Amino acid sequence: MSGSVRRTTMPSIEIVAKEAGVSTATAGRALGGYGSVSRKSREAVLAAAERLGYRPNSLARSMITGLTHTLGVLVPDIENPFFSRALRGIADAAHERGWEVLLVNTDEDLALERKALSVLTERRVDGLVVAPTDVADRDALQAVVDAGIPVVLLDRRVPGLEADTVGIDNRAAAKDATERLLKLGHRSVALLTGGDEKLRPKLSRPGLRGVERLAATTVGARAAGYRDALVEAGIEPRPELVSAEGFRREDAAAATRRLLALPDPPTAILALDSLLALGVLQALRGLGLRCPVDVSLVAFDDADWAEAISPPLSVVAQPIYELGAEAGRLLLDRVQGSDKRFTHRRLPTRFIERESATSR
DNA sequence: TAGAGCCTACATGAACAACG
DNA sequence: CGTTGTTCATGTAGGCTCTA
Repeated sequence: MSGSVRRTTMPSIEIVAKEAGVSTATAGRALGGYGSVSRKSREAVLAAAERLGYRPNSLARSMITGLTHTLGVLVPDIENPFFSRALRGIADAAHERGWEVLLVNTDEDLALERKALSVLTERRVDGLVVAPTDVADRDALQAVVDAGIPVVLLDRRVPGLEADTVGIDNRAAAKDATERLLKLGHRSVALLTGGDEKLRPKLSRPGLRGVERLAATTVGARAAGYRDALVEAGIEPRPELVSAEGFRREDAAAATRRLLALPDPPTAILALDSLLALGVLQALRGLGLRCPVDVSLVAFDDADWAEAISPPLSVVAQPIYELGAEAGRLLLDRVQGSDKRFTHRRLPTRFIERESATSR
């Protein structure tokens, strides 16, 4: 005896075949719907499977097909409404085509992201949707791609990586939002970015090269669009009006207080996500200032509450669900053998004018 | 007796051969 | 030609055998 023990009492194809009086191959064909099987055999197999409560063993199936029918999804923070909505799109696209989704949070932590990549690779996911933590860190993602696992980048781009990407035209969207504030008569517009302290000096550097380099990241691209609008309007960008003090709401509140304490404070603020916008509103209330009478505010992302607050928030709305769904579909195309050229899919944004920005 | 290396179970799908 | 059966490969863990 081998000493090996059956791990479950679940009937295998072999048992079903025996019960139906056919070979395992015929049972496999009947259950799997491939090859040719006589009606009589198929009915006998299906009846036997029904009687025995047969369920296919996906572990064994993966062993031979090399597919786990699982997609890995790596996002910085599932509590961020952007990513939870996008995940919904990814999962729906996956389910539609018979795939499951395995989710890992990276907490914007490069070490966690690398760990997650190796875990998901060991789990033999068929493909990965990734919102990478650091777009400059290509190695770990490239290793996954080199191992033959297709990757689709969501929201962020990693220069040089062989992967499809899905996102919006961040630069154009930020430029449009800034232009709207300028058109309302604002000359002193602040940009609340959340991240990357390196932004400020780059924005103030003359010439385009600094900005072009910036545009690789989401935040950088939006900052570049903000700058484009100012420059086209003949306004000199003021580095002290660009905040890069962190992504949390308290960070945004602190940044707002700093901005409004400047000798020549901004009359309008562009916040790069909805959480930052909350921080702005919190700070304004603390300072006894009103929006939009004292300070106009426009934010990226049409959060659930954006329309419900007073004043309702004017926003740059991203098609977040559709971004996720498109990422999922692109990835499954790759998993199922598409070798088309890598695409950078840009979905359109929509400016929703409400009441948080007025003329001055 | 330790360690290396070979063998087998596991469930399924596919290549191939054979049958009527 | 449609249908069926045989055999093998798949990746890994754990057990067995052989060797030093």
